Amino acid sequence: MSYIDKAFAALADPTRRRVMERLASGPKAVGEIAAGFPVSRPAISQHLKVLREAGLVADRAEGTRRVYSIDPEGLGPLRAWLDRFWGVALDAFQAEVEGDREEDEP
Amino acid sequence: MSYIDKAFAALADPTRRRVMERLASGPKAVGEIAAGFPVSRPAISQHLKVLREAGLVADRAEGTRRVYSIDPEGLGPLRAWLDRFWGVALDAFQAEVEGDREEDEP
DNA sequence: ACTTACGGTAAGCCATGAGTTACATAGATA
DNA sequence: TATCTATGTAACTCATGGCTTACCGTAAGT
Repeated sequence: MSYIDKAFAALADPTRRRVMERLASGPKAVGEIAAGFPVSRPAISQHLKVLREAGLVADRAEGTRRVYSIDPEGLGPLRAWLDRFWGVALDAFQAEVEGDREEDEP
Repeated sequence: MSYIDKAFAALADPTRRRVMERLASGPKAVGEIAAGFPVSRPAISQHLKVLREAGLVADRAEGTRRVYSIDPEGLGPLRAWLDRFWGVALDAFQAEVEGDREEDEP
């Protein structure tokens, strides 16, 4: 399973995306993250594990607490994958808007 | 279920991402897309339905064939969501690097 | 009109995954 | 040491989703 696979699978879950958004305002411990979520703390722990293995967050020990933060490196491949389409899709869109000419592509 | 939800859920499946990549080279009919995939044609039909409802592809009738193409508009929200983190995450990363500089000993 | 090509839909099977509770482990504190 | 706090893990349940086969509708060709 590639990094792209893991990253997309990780972000497919709405709760995990909310965790990411919560971490966007700065590193936080598990308890802080779990507070305000409608699910249990163990559930958040499991979500954080998925995000970590996808390279989207990093964690460090701080006493008995575990502080998680967004890992900028993990977002790169995602953006790259999307950007691969960006150009192509816009080109196709542009070509379509300008009117269908002969498809002279070799 | 928001567009972001649908878009991420749609792209979470590897087969659907491969469909997107295949469409990146230009619009194609269902049969053309299904050819070369290890799954059945109905499966591809179902995947295309998910992608369409997520706004990631558009379809038009062409005789008895149904031609699908990438919908550039659908990719926007995804990129926007990722970009929301881009700045914040890089800032956090920067701050962390500068803050840890004195206590970090390789 | 009959037939063929193309593709969407229904029903069922099975694997995966998100959630729960209960328990285990490590560091801080009295 | 005893214990409290903070978090990870195990075992289980239940819903979801991807795949298959079978079938149906529609457009084109004869």
